[in-house]
Formats: sequence, C-alpha cells, structure tokens
Amino acid sequence: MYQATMHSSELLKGTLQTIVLKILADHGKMYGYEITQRVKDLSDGTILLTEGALYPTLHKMEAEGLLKTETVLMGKRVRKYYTLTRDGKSVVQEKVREFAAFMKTMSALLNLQTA
Amino acid sequence: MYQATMHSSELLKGTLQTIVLKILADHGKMYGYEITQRVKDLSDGTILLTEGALYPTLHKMEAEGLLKTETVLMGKRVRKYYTLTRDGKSVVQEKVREFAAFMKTMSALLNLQTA
DNA sequence: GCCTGATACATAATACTCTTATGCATAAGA
DNA sequence: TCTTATGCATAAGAGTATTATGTATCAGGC
Repeated sequence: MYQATMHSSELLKGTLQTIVLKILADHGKMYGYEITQRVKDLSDGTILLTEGALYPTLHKMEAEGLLKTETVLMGKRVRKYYTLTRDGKSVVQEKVREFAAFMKTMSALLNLQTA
Repeated sequence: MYQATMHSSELLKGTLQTIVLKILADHGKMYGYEITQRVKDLSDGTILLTEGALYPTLHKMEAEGLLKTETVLMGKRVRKYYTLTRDGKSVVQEKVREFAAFMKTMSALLNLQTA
C-alpha cells in the first residue's frame, strides 16, 4: 500500500467530497488512483488521500447519483472511471460555494487577512 | 437549551479547538457561554457551538495544560472562566498558522482566487 | 405568582467520517 | 526476483461532533 497520511489531519474532515467532486469537475473522467495523485500534486504533497477514505466516498456518491462509472480493462488491470452526473455538477457548485463561505467566516473568526 | 446547529456542519470538524483558542487569545479571560455567543457574533450567526462539543473540548484542553480555569460565583450562578496558559499561547499560533496553510492548499485545489 | 426564554454548567448515547490495517492482483524497474 | 508502483476493495477502530438529557438561576411578560 502506498503512503497515506497528511499534515493537518483533522481539518480535512468534511472536505473530501468537495475535493473529489471539484477535481472531477475540472478534469472530467478520472479513476480513483488518478484522483489521489492529482490531489497530491495540486496540494504539493500535503494532502494524501487514503484509499480507505476515497473508495467508500466514491461508492457513496455513486449511490447518491452524483457520479456515474465506467469500468475499463487496461491489459489485465481493471480501472473504474468516474464522471459527474448532472446532479453531481450542481452539487459541486454548491459545495465549493459553501466552502468559500466557510473560509470567509473562519478568516473573520481567526482574524486572518487572506479573505 | 439554546439552539444548536450550523450551516456547513461537517466543515467545522477539527476547527473547534482552533476557534476557541484563538477567541481566548484575542479576548482574554472568558467563560463557556460567552465563547458560544462571541463565535455566533463573529460568524454572523452561521456558527453555533453546541454545548456537547464545547464543554468536553474545554475540559480536554484544560487537562492538556492549554487552558487554566477560575471559578467565580455570580450571585448564585457559577461561572468558569478560561484563560490561555503559556503552552496554550504557543499552540494557538501553531494552529492558526496550520489553518492558514490549509486554506491556501484548499484554495489551490478548489481553484478559488481568495488566497 | 407563573411561565417562558436566556443564562450556565455538565454528561451520555449516537452518528458520522476518516485512519489504520488488511486483502487481492498486475506491471515495471532494479 | 524482489521491491515499488498501480489499482481496486472492505473491515475494525478511533476521534469528533450532534442530539438528547439533566440541573439550576435569572429576567421579563402577563
């Protein structure tokens, strides 16, 4: 298994879905492992999604109709590609907006000048 | 009991300690109920700390030596004032710095222009 | 005088989400 | 051939917050 921890561990709680959905919105069709790598890159190695967190979340969002899948055989290896459904696309927007609002609120609370 | 929910519920996970410590750092001696009200004000009513979350956290941080307490009788009512210890003061700084870094990373991931 | 809502503390049961651990299997490189 | 990377998946456990409950004082309206 590949390495799987992160710096500010608990802060990530509740952001996993938002991250995954947004990555899919920006990049289109992707498979699980690819998502972990992209998140790792975009976060300069600070966010390393664990498989135990990612796969159940993907399954859950698929069950909720936010994602649809397509299984492809690469040689003898299985890849499961995920794409946003129409519902998924509107949920991403909500989630990102919600997170932006959250950041703004936190900036006020913590007296940060960022926002 | 007073009202106790919040908009973007799960995002708050992991930020409670940071919020409480920072509020105490900025305002000095405060008691539990006062903290909930201040957070409510500073967040424009979007963050309503629940007692079931706040008090255990305060107790935990006291046990960890980040906070010290002083119990005062107001008439016949008990108030428990919390103040940062020296350890608490350095931990706040770390936590706030950590959160700022987290926001920056998330901004990159979510393609936000805030940071 | 009584009731409601705000003030003020506290803890227990429950739910949720993620971490850690484990399992299986193929492919590439040293 | 052995380790690392790729690629999926699930289960046990930990951690943190929500919801519910309990106790009690105080102020204001009727």
